Amino acid sequence: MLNKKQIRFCLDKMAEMFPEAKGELNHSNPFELVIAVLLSAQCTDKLVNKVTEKLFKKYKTPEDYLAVSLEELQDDIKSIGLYRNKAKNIRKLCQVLVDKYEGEVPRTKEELMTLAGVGRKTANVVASIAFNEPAIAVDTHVERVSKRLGICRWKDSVMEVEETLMKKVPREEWSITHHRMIFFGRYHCKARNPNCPECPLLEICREGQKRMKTRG
DNA sequence: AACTCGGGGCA
DNA sequence: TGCCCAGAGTT
Repeated sequence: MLNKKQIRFCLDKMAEMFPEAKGELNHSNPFELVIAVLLSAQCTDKLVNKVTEKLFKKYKTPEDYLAVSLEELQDDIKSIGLYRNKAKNIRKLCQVLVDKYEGEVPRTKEELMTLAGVGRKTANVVASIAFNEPAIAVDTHVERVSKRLGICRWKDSVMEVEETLMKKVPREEWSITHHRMIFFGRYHCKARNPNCPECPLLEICREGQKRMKTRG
């Protein structure tokens, strides 16, 4: 397993490779972040950005989403996959925000996970990035990168990956860790065809060295 | 743990 | 054309 210093090295290199990965702070408020991350499930970030750009001009508050019909909301996000379920979840979620939280987004991941369409990953993103709560979001990219590099074990569950990262990454870096590893995983350490030969982390990457060796 | 939802992007 | 994608919910 990599130690704290090696993990710090990895995160610094990722930041150099993708300087645009400064956290999802382009969303001006927690509410928009919840909607954006909910919509992003099984979609690429570019497509989501294209939709939210228009969406957030029309809808500012939970009440705004509840003021239109389900069909109208579905139509507004129609270019995104799974749009029917996502539109329904947004309405349910907004109704709960209005009824239980006075129109505000709750801070803790436990409360966030009770919202429709918000699972463990989305809850952790919102909690850590919007509220700086103690959490690190682990999605498929973060999980794969963590396992390849040797930050955690191959057989670890998502929760175990989370725990390991929180144990070995300095607290002040938790909110940014997710986004750094996302970019690195999405554009460099890809699921299918990772670019090991040009990887600045090759010297300490368990999986990378294995792949370079078997390639010949 | 396996399955389903789903339109757009990309090879 | 076919395959994959910043997951969540159900069984």
